[in-house]
Amino acid sequence: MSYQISVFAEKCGVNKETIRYYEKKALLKEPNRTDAGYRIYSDDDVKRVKFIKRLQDLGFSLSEICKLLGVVDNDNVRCQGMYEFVSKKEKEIQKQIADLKRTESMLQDLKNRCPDQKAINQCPIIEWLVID
Amino acid sequence: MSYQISVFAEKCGVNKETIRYYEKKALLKEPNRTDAGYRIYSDDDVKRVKFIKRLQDLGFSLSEICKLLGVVDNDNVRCQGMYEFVSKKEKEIQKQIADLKRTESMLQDLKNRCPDQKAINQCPIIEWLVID
DNA sequence: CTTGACCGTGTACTGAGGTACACGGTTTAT
DNA sequence: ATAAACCGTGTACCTCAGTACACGGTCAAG
Repeated sequence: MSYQISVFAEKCGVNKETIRYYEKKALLKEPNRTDAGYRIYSDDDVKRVKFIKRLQDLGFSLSEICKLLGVVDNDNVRCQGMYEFVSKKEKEIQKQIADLKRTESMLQDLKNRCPDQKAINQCPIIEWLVID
Repeated sequence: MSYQISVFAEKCGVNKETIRYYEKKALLKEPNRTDAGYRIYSDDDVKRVKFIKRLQDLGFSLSEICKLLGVVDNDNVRCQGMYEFVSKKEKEIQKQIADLKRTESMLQDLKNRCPDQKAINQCPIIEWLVID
């Protein structure tokens, strides 16, 4: 029910330095301490770190997550805020996909220009890339 | 036909510090100098920088571009090398697209869970993210 | 009572792709 | 002749998300 930093970090699936880093970045609140100054964590703290990790996997940066946690912690905002947060990120992801697709088709186009084994100094890919 | 670094950088559309950076990273060869030690560049050098920038836009890192330029400069390799380089990057881009699509559908899924304006402490998105 | 495994703080380092100074020499226009 | 506008080198700094040390205190086992 109550853990020191090493066990806690392991339960969260992260390095213990990462825990301290999150604390410094205000993603985790200052934990209670033992008399010797050792940090103590609870199962709720585990949930919080896992929450952070999930959002990271979904493409949110730590500073975005920090803002979001501010909303969640204040508890005085409607679900709407969360919904908008997710929608905004969804749009960003869609833009990234569109950009990558454009890149992909340019690369395909380059490949099509180079069907055989010409000498490198006549390589049509290079010629195309060099044109202003 | 022959430029000092400021004009050259402007013609290339980059910062002049970037030019010096590329030189240090061996993407640009050491340029000729004036008696006072000022770097002098030609239109061919402009082409080279634009070549680099194109490849960057296509998702190549500077170290990949550096390798590629080694091939191009040596001039003793067949076009095949270039073709493989492009193919490899194409696969990487395709993987990135697939990853982003997965993320996108997770975000969509989250949005679907939160159709109305519940209080934040009951927000189904947050509840879902917190579950282990 | 000492050894090893913890914990604390603070600082430096990673990599990618640059940007920004500081300090000093050169060139050009007035 | 002097000030503005260049150029040179070298070093430090930036973001992001951590990781790695170094140095020292604490705690439990043998």
